[in-house]
Amino acid sequence: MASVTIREVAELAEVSIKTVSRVLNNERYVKEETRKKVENAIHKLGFVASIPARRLASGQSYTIGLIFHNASWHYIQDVQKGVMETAHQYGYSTLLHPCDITSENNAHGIMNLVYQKQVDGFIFTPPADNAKGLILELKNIQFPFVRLTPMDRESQLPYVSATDKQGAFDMTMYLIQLGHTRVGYIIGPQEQRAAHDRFAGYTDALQEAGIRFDQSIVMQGDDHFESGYSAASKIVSLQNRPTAIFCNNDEMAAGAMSAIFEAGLKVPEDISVAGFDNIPLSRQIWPPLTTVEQPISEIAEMATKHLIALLRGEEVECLHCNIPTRLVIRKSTR
Amino acid sequence: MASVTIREVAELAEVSIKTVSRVLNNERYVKEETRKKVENAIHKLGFVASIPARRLASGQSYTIGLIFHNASWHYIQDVQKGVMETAHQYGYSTLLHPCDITSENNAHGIMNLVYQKQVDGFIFTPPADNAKGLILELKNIQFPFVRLTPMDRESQLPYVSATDKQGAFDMTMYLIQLGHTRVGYIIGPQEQRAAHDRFAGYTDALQEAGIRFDQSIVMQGDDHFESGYSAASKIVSLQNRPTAIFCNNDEMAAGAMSAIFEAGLKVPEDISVAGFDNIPLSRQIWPPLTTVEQPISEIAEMATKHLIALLRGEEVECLHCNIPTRLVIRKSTR
DNA sequence: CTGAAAGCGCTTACAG
DNA sequence: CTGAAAGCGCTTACAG
Repeated sequence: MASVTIREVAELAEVSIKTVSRVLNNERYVKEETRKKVENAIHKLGFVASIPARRLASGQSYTIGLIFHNASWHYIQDVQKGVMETAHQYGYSTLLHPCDITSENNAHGIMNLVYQKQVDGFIFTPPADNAKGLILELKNIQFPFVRLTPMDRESQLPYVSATDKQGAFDMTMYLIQLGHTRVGYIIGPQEQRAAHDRFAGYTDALQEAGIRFDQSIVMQGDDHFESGYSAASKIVSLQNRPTAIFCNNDEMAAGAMSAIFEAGLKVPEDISVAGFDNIPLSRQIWPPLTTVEQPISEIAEMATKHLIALLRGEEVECLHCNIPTRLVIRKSTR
Repeated sequence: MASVTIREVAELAEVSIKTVSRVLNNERYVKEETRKKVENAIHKLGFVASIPARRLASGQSYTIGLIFHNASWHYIQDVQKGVMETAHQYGYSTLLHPCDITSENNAHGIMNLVYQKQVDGFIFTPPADNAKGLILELKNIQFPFVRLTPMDRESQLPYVSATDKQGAFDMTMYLIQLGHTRVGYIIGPQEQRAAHDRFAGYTDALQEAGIRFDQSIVMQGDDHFESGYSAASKIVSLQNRPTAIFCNNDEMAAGAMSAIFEAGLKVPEDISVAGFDNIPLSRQIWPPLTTVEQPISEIAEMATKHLIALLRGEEVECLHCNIPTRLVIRKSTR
């Protein structure tokens, strides 16, 4: 366990430790011959640099904190993948930090990561970015962060979103073109920006098609399966029920389908169902779900690149990015 | 950004930095009065200790590496939750390390985490533990690790498993008691210990019930939806098809159900389907899936506690733990 | 292109 | 119960 240090490498290579450090960090201004000597010594001794030492000496953690709400482990999966892969590619680690956004003192835990020097920057997923005070504090001390689909869109702060409104508009139009004139809707949680945007896309499409908005076939959900199930149960039992239901996300759409089946009806024969997100679940239920693809990994990747650029003090192309969505037509609609 | 250090706290409290360190680490032998003075100073200055400094000085990372196969982000979710929560509870961080077990040099990346002093111990999820050379190397240098459901069960090395064989036995018996005499089976990937154990539970149950094992209604799968789908497609088109299909995991069971529906048959009226794991998906398909609950979070929690005990040099109760499974009866069987 | 010195902010090992 | 010294293994800032 007594591991090799930079000092031993320097001795063997007959250079100073600073020169070894230069080679390790790929700095310029090292004579090719010297570099070779050092590399040989490193190889011979099986030297691997200590990350904690580097972190302490440099004052940087080379780590990105990914902040998300406890309750959204599912949504977080693709984000996690996108962030971790991109971060790794640029030599950064990722620190996952699930937290309870409903708790008053979650900001404390997050600020501690800063003061403990565990992270150099943050990525926030919704609705973890709703903590106003926290965001303000980070902004004040100029600590870098990028948010995913944040609620407020103050123009100074960077964020990455999907084209949620357009996506929902497209899907609603698709349903209308299929001949549906009564399209029900299950809304997502109010604290999420995307829920508002998607709903707006739905109402815009109705308007454009000249269809009157009908409040009675619109229900509030919370993005979980159960709420899709119960909302759809109510919609299905309506006197004049819709011929299609569009849900804020795939999980609620799956819940809606279960409710429809339980009521003895068929999808899509009796009612068409559409979702949003294109998570694996949407392919794993029967019939496979028509949905709007939200390229979560891509969003996460973009956000990570943006953050790393900030950390490196590089120029950033777009302060606010909107990644396009696209329709995925499967068998739950007709 | 010029943050407060232990030195400034010591000055304000009029003690040595060592005493501040004692208070920070909750060591005994600090006079109550001194402790108060230090705590006041900490509070007044808003001091937060630097983690990288602590790591370098102590030679410990207080971090657990969670090693899993790239391709199993889904399975990993509950493991991740269990490990992270338990680790956090004991003051440890978690470093996620997805890797490609099929790659020859994945061992290198993992050993680097050790040499870079990024982690104090590992938890391996299957099939990430199949790298024989790596396991041997870790064992040789006595680096602590705990494996989840490992393939080999060398008695020296700690692991945590579920009672996979018993669980599959119970489910098969349940199906037989329901009146099924022809129960098909979709096997899991050969590189997974659990796949072997579960299949053994199935054959044991058949034997105990005096039912002849029929190779023709047993198919090989790989735990993914698609393989469940294609295996079930074949089973369904058999002349003398079974009246029930038991799958190595829930995802394949969902795939099997889709294949059955596509063939114009009904679940459970024409064919009963059962899975294993009890992942969220099992409740989100219709009809909801009868399955065997594998308490993944609990397994992960147990493994983490075990590992931390090793790190602390504490006694460990059970070197090899087997967490019990239980039947979850829903509507996909009758 | 290379190096000597100082320091990052803690803990360890020892002494009292 | 408390402290002075040394050191963890690197990087920074500066000098040449």
